[in-house]
Amino acid sequence: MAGPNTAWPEEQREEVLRFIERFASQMADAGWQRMPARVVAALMATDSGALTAAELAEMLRVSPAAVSGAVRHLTRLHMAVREREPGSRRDVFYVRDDLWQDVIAGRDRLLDNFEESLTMGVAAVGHDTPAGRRLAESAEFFSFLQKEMVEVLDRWREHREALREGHSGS
Amino acid sequence: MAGPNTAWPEEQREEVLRFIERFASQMADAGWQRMPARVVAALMATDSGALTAAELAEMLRVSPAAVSGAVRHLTRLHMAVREREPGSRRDVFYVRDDLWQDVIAGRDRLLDNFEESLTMGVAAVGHDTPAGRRLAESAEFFSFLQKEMVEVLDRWREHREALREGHSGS
DNA sequence: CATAGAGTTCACGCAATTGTGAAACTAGTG
DNA sequence: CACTAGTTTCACAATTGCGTGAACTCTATG
Repeated sequence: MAGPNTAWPEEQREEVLRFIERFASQMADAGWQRMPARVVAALMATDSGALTAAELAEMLRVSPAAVSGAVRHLTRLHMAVREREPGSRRDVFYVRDDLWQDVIAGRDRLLDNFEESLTMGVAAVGHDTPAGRRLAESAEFFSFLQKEMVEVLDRWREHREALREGHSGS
Repeated sequence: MAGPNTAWPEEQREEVLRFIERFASQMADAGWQRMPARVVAALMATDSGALTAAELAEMLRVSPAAVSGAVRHLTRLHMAVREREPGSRRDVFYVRDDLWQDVIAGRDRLLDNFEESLTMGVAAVGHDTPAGRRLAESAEFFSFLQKEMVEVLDRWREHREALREGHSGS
């Protein structure tokens, strides 16, 4: 019944809550909905990386209904995973370890849509007009960006592996 | 008095408007406010790259007040430029040619804030805890991403130059 | 210095979002 | 098979955001 962070001293608990709110606000600035952002932040800041709906509700001081909505949203976007341990009645929610990597990759798919629309725009204004050239260059930019991001993420995975080995070796 | 696109046949005009709305909607999905997005799309799809407030209002079928608000927002973010030709009473608004490059670079600054908050989070939960390691890795990810993006944008500028020379040469 | 064109500001109202409480649903447990 | 813990769903209330109309400001022109 006690939340997973109950053992923490009061002061530290508050500090963690401050981090959660602050980080969630920044996610909101970046276009996220408030509650899903808070849930993700809470999960990230929990040792096990997993919490039940009730624990989330208590931690974030919101109703179970709000948690339910946020979690549904997150699982739809594959940003959180629901799991129920057999012989238990409560669901547990995880964040995937490479969450942010996936988010960035997902943003990339958005860029793809941009490129598609821009190409439609080029056809609409005419490809041999100043506007057409401007739109075409923008489309090219997003295309370029997308290809580059794939490689950046590949390099990240390498970099991360190196980091992890470094840590276990020290 | 006639808008800059009045000469276009009705059908093409409609097609351009469809592009504007579609592209603006995608920008909205990416976290933009609706009206600023529509203004940017309209400017991009105009040959001169510039329109007056009145022209924007007519093109987007909104009140001058709405245009004023959107444009103020855009100029605050340095995403549009206001200019008044001497001896004229009307302001003209431009989009910068490397608009999207700047937008992406700006997003990068957001990542910087993320990294900062995450580092605070590490301190809050303790750097030698599972949560601390998770937060630290996320911070490292954003840091990595930011450095990589600088290089990606450099490469884009090179790539763009090559493209432009190719076009003028053909 | 009066007039009129161009844009801005502000108070209002409509619409969309978001969180809540209460009831309903689901699945373990005795 | 009733009971109960845990979660979801739904209607509603509160908040926020966004565009409009009307009044206001600023500046070029006669």
